[in-house]
Amino acid sequence: MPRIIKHPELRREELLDHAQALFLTHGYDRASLNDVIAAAGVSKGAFYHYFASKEALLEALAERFARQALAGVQKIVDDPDLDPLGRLNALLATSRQAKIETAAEAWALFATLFRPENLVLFHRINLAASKSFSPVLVEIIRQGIEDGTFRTFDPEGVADVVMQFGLATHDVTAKALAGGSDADMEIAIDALEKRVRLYEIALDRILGLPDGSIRIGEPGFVRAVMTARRDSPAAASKVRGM
Amino acid sequence: MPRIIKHPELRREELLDHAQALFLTHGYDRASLNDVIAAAGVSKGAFYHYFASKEALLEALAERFARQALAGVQKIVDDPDLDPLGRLNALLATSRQAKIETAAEAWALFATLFRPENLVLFHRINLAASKSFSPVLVEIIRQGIEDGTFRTFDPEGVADVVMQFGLATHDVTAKALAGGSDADMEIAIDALEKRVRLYEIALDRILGLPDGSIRIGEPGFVRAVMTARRDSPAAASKVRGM
DNA sequence: TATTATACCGACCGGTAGTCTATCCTCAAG
DNA sequence: CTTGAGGATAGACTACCGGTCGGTATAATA
Repeated sequence: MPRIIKHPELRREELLDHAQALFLTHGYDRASLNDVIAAAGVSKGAFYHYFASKEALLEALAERFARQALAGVQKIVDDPDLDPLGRLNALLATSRQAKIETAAEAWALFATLFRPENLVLFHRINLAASKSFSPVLVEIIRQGIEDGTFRTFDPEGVADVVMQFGLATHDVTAKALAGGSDADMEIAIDALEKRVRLYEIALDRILGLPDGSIRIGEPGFVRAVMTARRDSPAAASKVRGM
Repeated sequence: MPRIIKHPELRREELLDHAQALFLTHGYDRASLNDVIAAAGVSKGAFYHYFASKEALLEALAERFARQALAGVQKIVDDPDLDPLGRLNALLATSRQAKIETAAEAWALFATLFRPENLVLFHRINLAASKSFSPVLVEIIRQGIEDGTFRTFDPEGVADVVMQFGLATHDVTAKALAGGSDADMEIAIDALEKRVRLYEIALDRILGLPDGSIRIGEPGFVRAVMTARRDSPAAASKVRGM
């Protein structure tokens, strides 16, 4: 019985990887700790050496997600060529920045997260993400208010609303992706496109901008994301990079 | 060992009551089935005679909540003296309609629901409620679009946004209520009041109304609700009537 | 009164998250 | 090169969980 000892950090990361895969496919509740350690080829003792509990594992997973998501966003925030509106748009339309395939995978991830048995997982990630995401948004909005681009008060409130819309867009997209037939898909695409336009206008008006200023995605991007996903359904297994 | 047989309906209702109390205080996951049946003074066999599973119990609980909430709303919808804007306002400001104490209890309920361990419970209730709530909202908005009050498209989308804002208001209030010291409370009240004003303006603009049309609550209602709650902290235990 | 359906009981089951003690491995101090 | 301290790992074990099941008492029906 050889006892392989890897670099501890790697072990921890490996545990997270396998947990992520299992939680995303079967849900946090239904994937047992035994499943996780079996998949990772690790004993109970080893697991509890790295994590205090199953909950703690989930927490760590959420943190990792949030860290990765924030890293992708930071580039936009640091870009000196962008004005506040440009920054906000870039932030909302990350699917435009990234290659469509990558975006599709992110959507697919969200689709699995939104499955009801992943509620807990989704909520944790959401919480962790918004904790690091929100200050960035607030800062951008504050800048915009200062230089007169945005005409509103309460930057935190607006940031909240922006986040809500962002999540709601994910939500409705994910549900469409999760749902079944091609015919349904067509209807869902139309509805979603319409919904996104509404969110754009809503944000325009909340921020005191002329209609058409906020662009979550160019017309047709919903269809592009959707079909890209259908053509490569591997997605969920390799979302690691997000 | 006397075997007391009550009216079956009552037994079921009693089970729901005790489950509600336990779920709200300890959370769905942490309150075990044994706890519930012990509290209700009922055997396992009896429980499984009334409910197929613990999940089913939760489902039933969510349904009961939704039914009660909708009943309160129906009066507003059926009021022939109200125009679409009036109806929407009445809907958003149910805390104005009801007595403050009752409202405070409702808030307190939400406060407990938003506790992370009640995620599942909250989600179910939310789902059940919005399933019956959403069509009502859509209908009101459609009426408003038709008679020219609201200038927007995609009633379903707007309804969605309204629901989001409604829930977000609950959310932020609940968090404030849940949080601790009196000093914190003062800050929270100010922040919340500001947030509510923002939501009002946001809805005004989304619906193409002049600023000030939507009234979630008159100035100071946040403080009223908050203090009313602090003065009678029984709340969570007798939310039954909601 | 006999029969059937409903309401109820509680021992039991497989599986769960988490604990504990013992053992192994690494690496720094001597 | 030896040693020993502490980090890392193993896996049997525990308490408890949701759910099942065979059986019993009560109510409804005939």
